[in-house]
Amino acid sequence: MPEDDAVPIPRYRQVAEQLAKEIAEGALPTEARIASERELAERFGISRMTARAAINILVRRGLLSRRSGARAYVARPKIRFDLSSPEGLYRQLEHAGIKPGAKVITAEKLPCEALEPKICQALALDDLDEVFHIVRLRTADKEPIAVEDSYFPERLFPDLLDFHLTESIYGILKKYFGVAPAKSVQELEISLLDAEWAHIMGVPVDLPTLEIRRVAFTEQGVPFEFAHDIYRGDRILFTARTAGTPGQGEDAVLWQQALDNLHNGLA
Amino acid sequence: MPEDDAVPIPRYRQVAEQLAKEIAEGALPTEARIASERELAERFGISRMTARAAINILVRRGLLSRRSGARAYVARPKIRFDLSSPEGLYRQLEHAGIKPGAKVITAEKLPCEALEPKICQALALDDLDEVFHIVRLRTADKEPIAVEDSYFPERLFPDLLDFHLTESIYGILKKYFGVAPAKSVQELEISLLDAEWAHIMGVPVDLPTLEIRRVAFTEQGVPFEFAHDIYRGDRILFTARTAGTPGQGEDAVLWQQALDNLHNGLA
DNA sequence: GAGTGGTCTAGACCACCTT
DNA sequence: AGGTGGTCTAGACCACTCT
Repeated sequence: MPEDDAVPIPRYRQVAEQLAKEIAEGALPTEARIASERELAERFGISRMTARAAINILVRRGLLSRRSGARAYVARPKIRFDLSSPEGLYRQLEHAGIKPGAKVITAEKLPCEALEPKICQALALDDLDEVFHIVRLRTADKEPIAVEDSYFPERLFPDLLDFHLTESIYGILKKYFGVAPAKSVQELEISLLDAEWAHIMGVPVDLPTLEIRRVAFTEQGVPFEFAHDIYRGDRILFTARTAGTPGQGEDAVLWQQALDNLHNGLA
Repeated sequence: MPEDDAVPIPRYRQVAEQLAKEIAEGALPTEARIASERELAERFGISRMTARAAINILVRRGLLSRRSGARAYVARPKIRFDLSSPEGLYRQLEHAGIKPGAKVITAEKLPCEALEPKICQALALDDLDEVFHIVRLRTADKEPIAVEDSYFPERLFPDLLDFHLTESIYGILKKYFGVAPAKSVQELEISLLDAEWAHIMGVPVDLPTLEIRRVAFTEQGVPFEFAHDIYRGDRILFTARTAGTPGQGEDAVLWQQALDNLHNGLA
């Protein structure tokens, strides 16, 4: 008797695979609008709910993007972001020929008392110290890709809020205060984009994201940033190295070669 | 006129929030079975499809776990895994008092010709070289948490397949071949668990995962591993440091303190 | 065998985007 | 104004788990 382990593949998954195939083959080029849910339902002889389930898979997987009320379209390739580089997102996007943008959602000065105790502990501050709280929506070629919720000690960076916060904050810290990140400790969590942020970003709720909580230190070991970043997992491909000086020295070539070999190195 | 930005919250999301609240308050303790979809539908006066949507959110978020045919139950807290530690998953679980396990899915020796060219390029091998291909399902306290698809040059590790591959492979490389990871280059991608792996792991398809593709190098800069790992995002909380020697030297205390401050440091 | 989750239908109403 | 996605219903059948 032949082993019948063949699990029947559900229709919504078959349809998703078919659409993924059409995208891979170029029948549906980047940024092309796909058929509406009702059209897909008719084309494949399924109900709209089933067609919708197929699209949802591809949206969460990053192959399609959509906004409420408008048809889904084929997503652009994922953006690369090196987590271990001292260069921030802004400079990395610039170097990749992508136009970085930032919208300041919040920019305020707060006493430590008003904050979660852990934040000030992480920054080695007293209750009487003050911190700058900056929340920014980050974009790449106008597309929202991340939100950053950051805290900086006022003592280290007086008048920080007077600078142009739509550009690289790390650039400001380096240029005007002589501070650059030397070490950092971070927590990475796969989570779902919550309703509030989804609304602000104008993207579907529950999109898979990479959430990073970080404390960054200067060369002297002084903590200068507490950050809570949320990156869209459907739009970004992250890279990282452990040990070895980043992007300089003889390792630079090795690093780039190794990355090239990683990409799509496995099915 | 008052600004009416109040977006009506959908029922399935309200129900998810209610269940999340009951979990947070301890009304539903860890590993407790929750009500069935049909019971929830009746209790909240909604259809089963809507109740199901609520549960799906919590499953993808990692608050609930479930297997087909059985009721969902409250998930245990996420496991911590330090990506930048030279210690592998096995040792880290051990140190955390969690019982590590591994099931060997594949263990074979292949010529480079039979592989994706990028893999052998990454390992600096010729077409005639041979590599060990090892696929393992990793578990923590019997629960499947990851799959690892790894390639090791036969030349560096003769007879590697004769060892107990259900324990730490990095431990074997260190102990019997004197090889330890000094540097690595990796690509991190948020993706969805595909149907085949979901079936092997016995978990729902499309669970959000962290997919890591990595090349690891010895102290001398020799690539000795090409890996493609998939970690369940709903069960693991990742940590990482940039720069600084991991877990030893004066940084060790700083590292641990910083981590403590990160956890739940922000809502 | 009863219960449960996984899939699927053929409708419906609403908010929003596009025109 | 018409099209589109977002939500929701009240059923249904199947494969699987549980006991």
